Amino acid sequence: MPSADRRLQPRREPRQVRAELTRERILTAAAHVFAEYGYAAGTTNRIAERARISIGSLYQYFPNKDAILARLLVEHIDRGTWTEAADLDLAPGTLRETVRALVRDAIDNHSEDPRLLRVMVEEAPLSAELRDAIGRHGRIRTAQLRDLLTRHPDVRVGDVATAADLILFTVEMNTHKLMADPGSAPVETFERELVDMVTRYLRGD
Amino acid sequence: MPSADRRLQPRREPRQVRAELTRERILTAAAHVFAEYGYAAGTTNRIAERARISIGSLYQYFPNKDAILARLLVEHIDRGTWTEAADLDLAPGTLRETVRALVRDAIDNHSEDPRLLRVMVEEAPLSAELRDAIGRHGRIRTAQLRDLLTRHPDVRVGDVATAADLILFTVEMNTHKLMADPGSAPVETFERELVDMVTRYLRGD
DNA sequence: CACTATTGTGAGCAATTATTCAACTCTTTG
DNA sequence: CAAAGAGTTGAATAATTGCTCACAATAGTG
Repeated sequence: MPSADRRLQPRREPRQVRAELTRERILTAAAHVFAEYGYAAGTTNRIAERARISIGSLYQYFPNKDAILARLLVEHIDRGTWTEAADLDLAPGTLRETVRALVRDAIDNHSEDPRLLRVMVEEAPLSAELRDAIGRHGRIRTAQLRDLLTRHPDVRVGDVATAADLILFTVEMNTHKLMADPGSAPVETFERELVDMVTRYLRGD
Repeated sequence: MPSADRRLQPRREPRQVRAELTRERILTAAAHVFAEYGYAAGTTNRIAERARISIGSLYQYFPNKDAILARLLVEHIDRGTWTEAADLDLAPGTLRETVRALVRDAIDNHSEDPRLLRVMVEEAPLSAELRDAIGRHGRIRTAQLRDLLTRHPDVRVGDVATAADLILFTVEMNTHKLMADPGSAPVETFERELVDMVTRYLRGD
């Protein structure tokens, strides 16, 4: 039952353009502030200040702090970013290219603002509702990949389900790290090695 | 220059046994509280309460909240946990076993209290000093592995340095996830697939 | 223009939290 | 055993923060 969490619903729906504008200013500011300070230190007053609106206005459109980050997360998911790893090739001899597409996709999706994504993934106070949405999304992705691994003729792994989980998580996390850590390998090298690792794993002995 | 951070030094050094005992009670309680509530919600009062000492005593031995988590982290590192991946085999045909040892080590080191480790890794406010210590430790580990990869006859990868980084991070992160997430694969399956992935990667085509 | 609905304001309340300190009890020592 | 030192206490303080509300400003409407 999708009984929308009251704690995350806005208290006022925008009717005029300037209201919608204010709402967007808040979200933009929040994205910057959360990315810069993290969730706990990203205070509502700081967000309002950065959005150049008063704290009161902020609470017109978001009932509480959690709802702001929740909204950012939902928009991120809805935007399709974080998924989009479909349209994958099944022809023999194309495994490496398929894997490369997967890795590229991850890199692209994270280049936007990795710090914000980190906050969303690791610090967000997830309501049951939100947790479900994310979980559902993840399950769709792994299901897609599991399907691909099952069908692809070049794939030879012990446990397909575990492999799908392992690969998605590994690609995601390593991409995170690549974005956050400047002192590591250049993107091309990183991509090549990661693709190698996954491809060789899938091909089996 | 190791100009020890004043903000992390205790204000009183224990001289009697009961004092040392109190200090330990604080750390034990803090470990539990941080693991259960996270860093922000793991308040000093809660720690004192759990340790069954007064809040004043807590501040006798730790100048501030940060210092408590910092101390826990240092002890964790000093304990050798988090490293210990040495003593690895160089004989041909032993690559899989070597990798398995690496993975087992990671699993063992994280089975203690994964939630606390998560807090330490992801929420700890790292002083410059602490950040250095961790960085140094990481560099030692990657150097060890890089050395191994270079010497081992069965290893065939493009960029050994990147490979070492990639492997350590991947093993670490996947182990984290395994501990945190109950709804995933059983340990044996997970271990087998992870070992497969790394081994096949290193063996090359 | 006048009236209403919508939007914006920001001082301040209430709750939480890290931290202090003066007074106390317990241990050691001469 | 008495004085000094070590250790403990917890109410009080100061700072921060999420959030409210009474009011002001702006936009839509006849």
